[in-house]
Amino acid sequence: MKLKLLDCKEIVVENKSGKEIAASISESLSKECIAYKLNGKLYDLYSIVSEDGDFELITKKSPEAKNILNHSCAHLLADAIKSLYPDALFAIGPAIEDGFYYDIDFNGKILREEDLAKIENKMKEISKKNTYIIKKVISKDEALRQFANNPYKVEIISELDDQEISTYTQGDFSDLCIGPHVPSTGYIKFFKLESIAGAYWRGDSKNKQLTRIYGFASFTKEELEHHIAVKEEAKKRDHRKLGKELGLFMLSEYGPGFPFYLPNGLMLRRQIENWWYQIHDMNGYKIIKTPVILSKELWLTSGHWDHYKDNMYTTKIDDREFAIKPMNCPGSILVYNSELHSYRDLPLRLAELGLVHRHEASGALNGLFRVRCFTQDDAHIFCRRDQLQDEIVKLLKLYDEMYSVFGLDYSIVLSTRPEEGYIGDIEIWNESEKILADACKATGKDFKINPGDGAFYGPKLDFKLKDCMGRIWQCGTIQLDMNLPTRFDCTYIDQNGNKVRPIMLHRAILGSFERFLGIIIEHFGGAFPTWLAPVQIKILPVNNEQHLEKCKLLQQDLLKAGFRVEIDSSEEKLGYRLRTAQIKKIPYTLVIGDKECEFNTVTYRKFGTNEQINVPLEEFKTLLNKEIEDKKFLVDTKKI
RNA sequence: GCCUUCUUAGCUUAGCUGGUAGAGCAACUCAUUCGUAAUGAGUAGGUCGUAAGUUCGAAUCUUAUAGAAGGCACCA
Repeated sequence: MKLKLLDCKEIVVENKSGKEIAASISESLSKECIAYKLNGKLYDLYSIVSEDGDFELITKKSPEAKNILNHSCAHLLADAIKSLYPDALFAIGPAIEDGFYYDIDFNGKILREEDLAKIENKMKEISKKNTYIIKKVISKDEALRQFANNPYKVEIISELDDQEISTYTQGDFSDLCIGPHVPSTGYIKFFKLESIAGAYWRGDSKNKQLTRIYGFASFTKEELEHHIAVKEEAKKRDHRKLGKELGLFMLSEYGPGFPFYLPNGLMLRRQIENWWYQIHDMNGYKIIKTPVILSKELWLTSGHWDHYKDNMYTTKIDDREFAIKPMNCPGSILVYNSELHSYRDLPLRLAELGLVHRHEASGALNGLFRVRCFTQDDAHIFCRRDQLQDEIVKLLKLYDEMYSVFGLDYSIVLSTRPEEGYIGDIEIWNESEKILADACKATGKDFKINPGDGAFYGPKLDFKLKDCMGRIWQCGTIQLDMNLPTRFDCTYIDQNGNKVRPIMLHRAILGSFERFLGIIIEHFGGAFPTWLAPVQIKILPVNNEQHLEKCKLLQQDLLKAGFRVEIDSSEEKLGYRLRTAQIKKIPYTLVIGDKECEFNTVTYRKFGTNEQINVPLEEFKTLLNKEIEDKKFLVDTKKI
């Protein structure tokens, strides 16, 4: 066999495994290897190289290595469970982005978190034995026979082609698997079983619910410890915890999914709203507000009554049926249709901070990330066909501008036409999808494609942000709508005096204030930039008797200058009051004593630093104004 | 909605196999007036999410119910 190595050297081998090739290069390299890649496909280290091509050894440091290890660890888990719970039936156990899981049917036996330690110990035992993990290619019939008592595997096997079926065996344990795996169980040394959850077989809620065990494996002890530490750290910046500690919002059992804004949280939200209105004024949007309750007929016309009724709250007024809006679009369309439009008026951008209510499943609720009432930063753009491309490019730039103010990373997903149940012509779909893709390319934005995941009424771009646990939440969206303009007979008058149907775009940038606030609370770990901080300045008199009066004057002065200022005049030592201000993550703490009173200066300490800086009052105001104007970050968000 | 777990003072939490609850922080009082991450002493505060049951006796066991957490499904 002729193999081309990564460094472009060519070698010729005869009947050699990856391990032997690695050993022929160097002994230490062969110890580091766990698999190899040939022409882009991964193979077990001990399998014989069977064709010419590009050859690459996968070491513990290769990007592919983590996945292989975690997948092998899933097998190790199954092996341990097989010996502890012989009746358990294994469904699927893949590696995932951050670890692995295995879905198991325990046949009515309930597994508890405390059982995980026992399983982990068994896994360690098997790991110590360092048994080989051996692949065997078998026929479909053979596989069906071997796994006959496991309906899950049988279902999987019956969907596979004859050539692609193989098993992996370690000791007494065999599992259906395509591989590859690490060569032996001894490679899996550092791992942790993390949690137990329910999960439906094949992800379908009609199917039986299996027990899912999540875990994480790594090649080094350090990496495993780091992984655990990161999770611990993430818990500290959970927005639900910070929301309570910083007095931002609350949830009550009297209104599950209906958040209450506390003074600090509403102050934070107001800052973002003000900024949002400014940006939209500057970008040619017309801002409106539409009613929260609208009649059933409207929702019948829009189609929401048929498609979305189960998620809508309804009410009666004078015996007439009404619904609380789950979306702002119909209201916005009524505004559009309330007057005649010329082609010269387009694009018409109607924006609204719209309060919507949706009945979300109780199990879906999650802090501010998933709620039953929220305010979308919505806009509906009515434009001509020839304006669409330009409009979307404009939008992408606006999204980027707004996210970058917070230093947020985001990813874009393009969802395309569903297989069935869609409306509109295929050509229009194709063209719209191309326009969305081209707009991303034109602005230099990477995007993934999610085929068939578009709404029935049009393709869309979704903007996804991550929370502190690495979970991904959709925030922004740009959706083309080929449905509503028709249903509501929206038109404009073109150059020739004809009525023409406009193109309608739905868009939300932050998505909802609730979810977005949740994201930035975690992103900043509660240490908000000065422009957002609910309280920007805390004034501490050194001595209440001598300095409190001066502090009150100073507070008045700063309040008049537009800053958000509080005084801590409690009878506590300065150190204690300073600590309190730091815990509340207040950007600036001013200490006012004799020196400051005499010379009209302030001594400030910025959050996250322990420097004391003394400046004239006016200079402090200038500095702060500049920081607010620039929307500067208080501290490096990664470090919190 | 489904699976598992959890629910003790404002907050964080102890309470093993059932014998009517312990603490830290916060609050309040008093003393201390002390210039950059916790001054000291004391007071008050809970019947253990809610409802029913088992028991001589339940925070602790059973059932129902509400809410929450981690997932799954859902997010048109």
